[in-house]
Formats: sequence, structure tokens, C-alpha cells
Amino acid sequence: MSVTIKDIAKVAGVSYATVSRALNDHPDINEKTKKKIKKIAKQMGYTPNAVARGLVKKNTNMIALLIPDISNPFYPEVARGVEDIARKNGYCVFLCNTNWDEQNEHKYLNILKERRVDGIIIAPVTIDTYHYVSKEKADVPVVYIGNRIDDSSSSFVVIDDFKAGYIATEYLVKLGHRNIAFIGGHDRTTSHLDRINGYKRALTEHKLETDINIIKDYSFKKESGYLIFLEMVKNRRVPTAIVAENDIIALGIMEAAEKHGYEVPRDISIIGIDDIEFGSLSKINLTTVAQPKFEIGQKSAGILLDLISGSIESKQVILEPFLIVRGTCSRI
Amino acid sequence: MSVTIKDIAKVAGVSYATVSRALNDHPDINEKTKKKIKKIAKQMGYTPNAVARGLVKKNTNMIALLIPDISNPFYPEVARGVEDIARKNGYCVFLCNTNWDEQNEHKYLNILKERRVDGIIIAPVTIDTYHYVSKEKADVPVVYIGNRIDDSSSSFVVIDDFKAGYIATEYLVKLGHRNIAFIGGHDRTTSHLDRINGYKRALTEHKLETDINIIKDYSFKKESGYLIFLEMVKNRRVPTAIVAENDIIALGIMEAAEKHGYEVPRDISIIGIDDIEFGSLSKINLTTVAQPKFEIGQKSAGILLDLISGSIESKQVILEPFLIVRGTCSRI
DNA sequence: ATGATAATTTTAAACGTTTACGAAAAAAGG
DNA sequence: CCTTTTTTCGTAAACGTTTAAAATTATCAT
Repeated sequence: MSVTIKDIAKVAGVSYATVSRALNDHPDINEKTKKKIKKIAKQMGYTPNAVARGLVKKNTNMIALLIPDISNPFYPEVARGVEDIARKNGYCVFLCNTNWDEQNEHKYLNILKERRVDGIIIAPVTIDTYHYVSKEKADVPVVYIGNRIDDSSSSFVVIDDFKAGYIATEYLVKLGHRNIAFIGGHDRTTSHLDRINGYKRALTEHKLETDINIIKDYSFKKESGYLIFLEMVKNRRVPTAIVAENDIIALGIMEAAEKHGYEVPRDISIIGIDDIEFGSLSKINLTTVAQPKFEIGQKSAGILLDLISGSIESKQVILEPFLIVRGTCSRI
Repeated sequence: MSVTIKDIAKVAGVSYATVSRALNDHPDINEKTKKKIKKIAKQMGYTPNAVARGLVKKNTNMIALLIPDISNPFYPEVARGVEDIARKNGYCVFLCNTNWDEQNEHKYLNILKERRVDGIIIAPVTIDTYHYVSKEKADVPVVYIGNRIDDSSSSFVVIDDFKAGYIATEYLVKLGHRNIAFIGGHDRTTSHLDRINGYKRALTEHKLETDINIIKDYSFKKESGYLIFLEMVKNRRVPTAIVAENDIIALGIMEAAEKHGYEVPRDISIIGIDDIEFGSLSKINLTTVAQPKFEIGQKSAGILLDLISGSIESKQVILEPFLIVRGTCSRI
């Protein structure tokens, strides 16, 4: 049984309301008694009970971050960003890994509701997440990352995914490629849709044909990219260049290419999107379109806190992606 | 204002104690009223308030996982392991990133105390963490990972780090290397100490000289390995083989070697410890000594839950590391 | 019908805080 | 020295649950 405010009140010879106020630096408490009470509290090893406080104050000072895949280095980086801001403002963050599974996502959303978190940042598995959240009337503020929401009353921070797809593809075109394929995930995410549209636009602008390959399973793993490329070689439809929807997929593609006698970038050029840390290893040296991961985390946390404090109604942020030229793409 | 048990009681025409029991499937509630109440609860969109419950039940069903570096893919993997077990048992996990900083670690420990988490799994920054935790008389169960604790009443799960160091070094010796250096982090962690001792033992058993290089800053980043290797070339003391304390360091070393004209493994052999996912990319192909990351997470969570339920007093688990031969080490 | 027993429900206290409101004490003003 | 104002503190209710104990109702054998 840990020591409570009442215990302190007893030894200090004051009411426990006074103790509460003293500990919270309430102005109506005499400076002297404040000191005394604080001293006693420290001596007794008092630790405030956040759950009791949460009950009466109706907030928990916890926010949650839902991400689909903690093993994809992209997400830890944004997690660091949100934690950075959250911590500086006295918030703790619950990190939940949905594992690219809508079921898990929904379960977590319910748990978080029960736990009365003050706000949620969510990198949705699919666009349906948004509908689920709205239907469930989550009274908590939510900010989405990696997915535009087509509703001006909701908040999100994304990069301009269209531009990302466009930049990647155009770079390949500029290098002289005419046969450029796209490999990416399911179509239930604006991030995917936008990137694919950027890809299409860049190609049609140059009167080139598109070749879009969609990963069947609803997750982004190296293996998914690997398998798609395998099919390409099986079907003898290997392009001269590939834009991968993200770096993880790109790595999988490179892996498959490598294993089947294609040398990157001599035989095939590959470009990713995200700029995960390991892409920069000189042995990998992945050319990619970067997004500011840490900043995405910070921004979204900042918005969430503003939403919580009520200082804003909603906010939508679109960050700029930028090309990082490394070694996996070459002039044809 | 969300709907409470009292609201339900009112419309159901029963006392709120009955509602509570009905919702919790208490045996002495009539099956019929139970159904009725549950139905009403659902209709009204009731979500139990976990913080109120936590207050009276004196548990939160939350555990925390403290890790030093979420950007090191090793930790997300163990995080997945603990989350796996935690979730299956109705627990949520707080993921806290200490960033290799003892201050942060202590801050988090306090916060977790206030929040009344039911237990903590901690990958300590240094061995001192243990003393801090004991001094603070954390009344919550704690299990350490990655660090043996020299106290039979406390719990941990580690790999046999001595053996890991030994296996790595001996493998290099078997390949014919005679000039083998060790590069690793600070000496305030048993994991480090043990690995280094395993390294020493393997060398002294073969009457070879040791060459131990310690990273100055207290963190494990690629850059640390990079810098140490730079010094080696500056001092013209480049060995023929290096055992890195972990894969991240190994990658940094490879990077530095590469950039300075050393081809791996032709000019220098490098072996890591951990087996992070990206080491297996064919372009990297890092030879390493693996530890069962996911299992470490699962095991530690399992122990923690047993500790919480009181079914055990303490438990210490030492898992076996195993060599994974890939392409960064060659016969000399 | 009558106790006795079992099944079901209610009452009330508790968990550890915060906080509106009021009371007492101290300070200020006349 | 009395009133007014200000400062400081205490009382009590509230937050939304759970749960022991008491109370009520139903069941059943006699």
C-alpha cells in the first residue's frame, strides 16, 4: 500500500485538500505550509496516483500512436517524433502495433477508448479506419498520418504522395527509361492511390505506358516486393526500372533482382519512397524519395495536443517529399 | 460525457451494482437480466471506464517496456514479442524509448510509477538501472532483458552473452585470423562485459592477443562503429577481423571500411551479434551471432505476467545464441 | 402453508484524487 | 476596537467503478 495524500495530511496535521493543493502549487496555500507538506511528502516517499487523478480530472495525459508495422524503420522514426513532442508536454504515448490488420486496429481503438486516452495518432491500415473511427464516435481527438482524409473537420499530416510518385517516376524517365513499372500495396489508402497517380501522370505526360503491380496480401513486407518481382521474371515482363511504393518493398525487389541475376542498377533501376535509415548504407545505397519522418511525428503530435487543448478545431498538413539520388538508378 | 453504469442502471431499472456485475458476467446475476442489461449497454454505446476500474481494483492492466533505442531494429522485434504475450492476456504495453539516456530512464520510471503500471520490462541503459529501481523500491514487478542481475530474487531474460562473444571470436579464429579486434560499447552492462569476456577467452585459449576498442559515447549507433574504425585506420592498427558487439555497430564498421578502401570480407572480416533483419539483405549479408529477439520479448512478458499474478517469485532465463554464417567473414 | 434454503438484487462503502464553496484567521482600514 | 478585505484552510461532493454485506425474492421439501 503506497502512501496517499491522506497519510500525508495526518502527519502534517492538515486536511487532505490542503495537501493536494500544496503539492500542486495552488496559490491559496501559505508558502510555509507548502514547504512543510512537500517535505513530508518527500520523506514519506509519496508518489501521486495518476489513475485517481485521471478519474476526477477526466484526462489521462496519455496519447496513443497506432502504427501498422513497428518493424518497418519508417515508423519508429515517426514514433520518436511524436514521443519527443508528447514528452515535452507531459504526455505519455502508448505505442500500438496493428500489424497491418484491421481487426487489431479496431481492437486497439476500443481498448484506447476504455483507457480514456486523451488523443490518438493513427497511421491507418486502410482508409476505412477513418470511417470506423467516425462511426464509433470517438470523442477523442484523432490525427491521421500517411493518409489524407477527405473531410475538412478532421486532421492529418501527410506528404504530398502524388508528388512523391511523380518525382520518383520522372527521375527515371529523365534517366532515359521507357519501361517503368510500379510495385506497391493495396489500393485502400490515399497514400498508395496518390503515389500511383503520381506515377501514372509522370508516364502519361511522356506518353509512356504504365505497368502497375499490386501486392496481394495487405501488408508491406520485404517479401511482398520479392514475390512480385519473381512473378515479373516468370512472366518475362521485367522492366528496365521500377518505382517501389516504399523502401521496404524496394529492398525486397532488389533482393529478388540480385538473386535472379539482375544487377542493380546495371540491369534494372530501382527507386523507393520513404528514405529509411538502412537504405543509406553504402552497400544498399538506395535512391529514394524522402519524407521527413521525425517531423511527421512531431507535427502530428503538436496538432494532437492543440486539438486536445481545444486551441484548434482541425489542421491538415502536407509536407514536401524530396528526391535523394543514390546508386540504384542509372541512365539506360 | 460518455454513458456510465449509472445511466444504464437508470434505464434498466436496477441498481448500478447489478449492472456492474451483469457486465462482468458475475455468476449471481440472473441470466435474463444479464442479457437485458448487456443489450441496453450496447444500445447506449457504453464503454467501461478503465481508469475508474483501475482505481478500485488497484491494477491497470498495463505493463511498460523500456528500451534504449527504438531505431535499432533489435528492439522493435522484442517489442513485438512482449506485445504478443501481453495482448493475449489482456494487457496493454507502454513502449518507452530511453534513447540511451539514464536521465530519461529515471524519468520514465517515475512516470510509470505514478501511472501505476502493473509491471515493467526494462532493457537497461547501464547496470546502475537495477540499483536505481531497487532503491526506489518499485513495488511493481520488474524483469530485465539483456542484462544479468546478480541477485537471485530478481528476474531477467538474456542470452548467454559470454558464449555469443566466444562463438563469434572462435569462428574468426577457425578461419585463420590471428589479429582480431573487438569493437563495442561502454562497460556498464553485463551484456557488454560478457561478450567482451567471451571474446577474450576465445583469443587467450588460442594464445592470441586482444585488441579492445570501446565506443566513447554511451550509445550504440552506426556512427559509433564508423568512428572507431576510422581511428583504427588513422592509427594504422587495422586488424584482419573484427567482432562487433552488435549488428548496428557492425554495419557502421562495414560502412567505414567500405569508404576507406577495405573490401569486406576480402580485406577485413566482420562479424556482428544480434541478427537484425537488415543484416540478411544479400547486399549486406552480415555474418552474425543471433539471439532470438521475438522470443526474448515473449519470455520476458510471460515472466512478468507470472510475477504480477504472483505465481512465481522470480525467474532467470538464459537463452542460447547461435552462429549465422553469411558473407562478411572469410578465411585469411 | 411454513420454514429453510438458494438465488438474486440493493445498499453503501471504498479506491485516491480534485475542487467548489464556505469558514476561520489574519491583515488592513477606519 | 470594530468592520472589511484578504489570505489560508477545511468540508464535502464528485469522478465511475467494484464488492462485501445486508436485504429481498424465489424455490422447494415437508
